[in-house]
Amino acid sequence: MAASIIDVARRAEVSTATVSRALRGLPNVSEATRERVLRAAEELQYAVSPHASSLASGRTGTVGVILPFVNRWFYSQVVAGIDSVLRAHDLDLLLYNLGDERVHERFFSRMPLRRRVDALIVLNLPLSAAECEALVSMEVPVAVLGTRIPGCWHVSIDNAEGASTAVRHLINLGHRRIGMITGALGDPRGFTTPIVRQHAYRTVLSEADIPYDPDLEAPGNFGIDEGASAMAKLLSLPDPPTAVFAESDQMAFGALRTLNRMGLRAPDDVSVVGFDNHETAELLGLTTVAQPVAHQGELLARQILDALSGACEEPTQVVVPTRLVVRSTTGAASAARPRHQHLSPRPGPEPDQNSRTTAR
Amino acid sequence: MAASIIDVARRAEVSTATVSRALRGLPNVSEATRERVLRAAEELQYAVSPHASSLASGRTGTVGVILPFVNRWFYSQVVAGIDSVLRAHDLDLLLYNLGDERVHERFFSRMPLRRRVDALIVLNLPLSAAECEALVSMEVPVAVLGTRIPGCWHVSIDNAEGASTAVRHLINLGHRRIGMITGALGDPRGFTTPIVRQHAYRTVLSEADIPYDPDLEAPGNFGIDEGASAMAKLLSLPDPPTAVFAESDQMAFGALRTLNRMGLRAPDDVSVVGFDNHETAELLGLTTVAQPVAHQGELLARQILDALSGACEEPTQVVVPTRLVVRSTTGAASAARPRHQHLSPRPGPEPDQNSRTTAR
DNA sequence: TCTTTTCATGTAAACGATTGCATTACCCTC
DNA sequence: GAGGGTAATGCAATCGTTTACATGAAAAGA
Repeated sequence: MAASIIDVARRAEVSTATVSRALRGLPNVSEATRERVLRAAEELQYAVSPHASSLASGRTGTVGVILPFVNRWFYSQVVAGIDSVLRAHDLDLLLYNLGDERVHERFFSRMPLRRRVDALIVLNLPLSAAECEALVSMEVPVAVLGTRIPGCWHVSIDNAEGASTAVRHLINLGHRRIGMITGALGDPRGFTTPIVRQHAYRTVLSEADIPYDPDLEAPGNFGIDEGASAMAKLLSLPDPPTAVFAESDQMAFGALRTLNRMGLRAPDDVSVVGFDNHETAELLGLTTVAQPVAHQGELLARQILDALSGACEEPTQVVVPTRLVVRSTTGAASAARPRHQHLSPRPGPEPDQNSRTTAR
Repeated sequence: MAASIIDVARRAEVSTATVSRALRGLPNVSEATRERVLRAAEELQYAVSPHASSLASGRTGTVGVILPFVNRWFYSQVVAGIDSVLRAHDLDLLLYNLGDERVHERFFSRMPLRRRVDALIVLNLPLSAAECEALVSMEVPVAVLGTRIPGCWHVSIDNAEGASTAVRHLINLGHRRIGMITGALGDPRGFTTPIVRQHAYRTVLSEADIPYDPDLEAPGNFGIDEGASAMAKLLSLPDPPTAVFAESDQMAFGALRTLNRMGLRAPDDVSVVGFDNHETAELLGLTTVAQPVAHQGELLARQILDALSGACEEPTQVVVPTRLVVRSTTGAASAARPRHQHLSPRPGPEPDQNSRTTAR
């Protein structure tokens, strides 16, 4: 069996209390004793039992991360950012994927993280008011990405700004018929990002005196395939858009796929702008609104550290900037030709470098 | 303060032992008592303290996952697969990213997961013999992906078979000058996947009487950018390859990017085949060797469940099949024209349809 | 009717740390 | 030299469960 603190105490000829103090580097231990303890621990290959330690101290050394997906690019980047900071401070990372509806419900009915984590990080989860309250009632610091929960720490980008920039970019290129592929679900339950972006889209259009047309908003649910369908829907309109703003790169990828499959091209036939600056956006030449993804994870973790160390009393809110990255899927509206001309292959040199690898 | 088992016991007018049994659904509790306990627990919003529970029982209800990256597509997919199975059995997932060299060393010198997890899952980590032994000495079941550790459970694909298929595909298309972008590091420390694939590549070539040329092997370290550089290196050879096998899709993406930047095309100038079937492989039309990624995660988790439940005594080894997915980045060698002709744009329709999926 | 089982429950000893408080020894200072 | 402060250490309670064992009552068997 593994050695316990008692074994170490015996071997170093001190009490367990002293061992505990020596090992954790607390003051009021003489140098000689500390060394004796360290040596004994080393010789016995002693490792503290985290459970006993947590039980006695009330601290768990663990931070819970709850999120809707672990396998999507965005989330894995954020988790990587969180991990790098937490690990540097010897905090463990307990991952909780609430993507499945049943898992989500169970989570909030049983609160399995209660007393199990020192802090909580919530990534982009649609939560009801009751659920938010449940989180807060855990009495640990909570840092939230993308949503707003009263009393919690916050990191986010300026979604309105980012979306506006994207749409303005299209308008500046001369587009007037601009579609949006939204990520909204039926029941957003407080996950306001899609709402904010959609609102910005509408606002910018109206500021440019472009009439609002609900048909130009197609829901895509943040997935590639859904983005593809949304684009198909937009293209089937009697008067299809000449430019499309997809509020995630993944959906934009789907949109590009649809274009390719229909023998159309970006930006010749339709301009496409995404959101995120996904790692393959560059590959595809996608114009997009870049946000620093892993960095946001780091910031969340830092907030947690501040809260845990007491360095900072009141929860703070950090807003990180976005920036437009113009690549080759957006172009001047004048370049767009009437759609029917494009259904046959076109000869002639092509305008553009990147982005053409795309298989059709 | 949160209610403890004592509070519940008092309220239900039974002993804490009975509460414990009732709550965990153990036998030898009368129906009436169980209900009384359940009600009391409910009324007090009682939740067991996982630490106290682990300390007393020795079980932690947690599975550790150690891996070299959390933010790469492959790993996040595998983690998602693991998570889905573990979660269904109420096991928690403790994530340990050992990508950083210092973190890796610390991990093996302090063994922070000792007594902290009931089982361990190891993803594609390069480990020294001593490190493998350290894992085994934790005395918990260990399931390994992509490496071999004596005494552990294993899930893997048939790398030799997969790589051979890819290279044979190119040979069948008439290619004789075939490069490989390898993922090998200087010190693989037991992470044999790249070695096996490289060996298969060489073997297939020699079986086809194609002379071996070390210049045609360029290291890419599994990243997009490194894949791009590797391709650049291959193209700069006096006698560049007409086809390239990249042992990951990410590196293949990089390779395609280099081609584009140089004004070249797949498959007209160079055929490219990848490995993984990354989600954007379809988007880019990349021919690739598909492996079921999330599924391997599920299998690992299942093995752990088997080991934990005692359902299966001896560690098993599961090999999952790969399959070649032919898309539009590979084509007949005859189609490849001498390189210098391609630096000017070419007209004409393109040859290919959509992702024909071919079972090998 | 008198054992013998079986079932439901209680008692109390782990599990392995942390930590408030008490104790000791030593050094200052007036 | 007595009182007082300080640094190092030990004692023992505590954290919240689980579980081996003991107990008693009811059911079953002889």
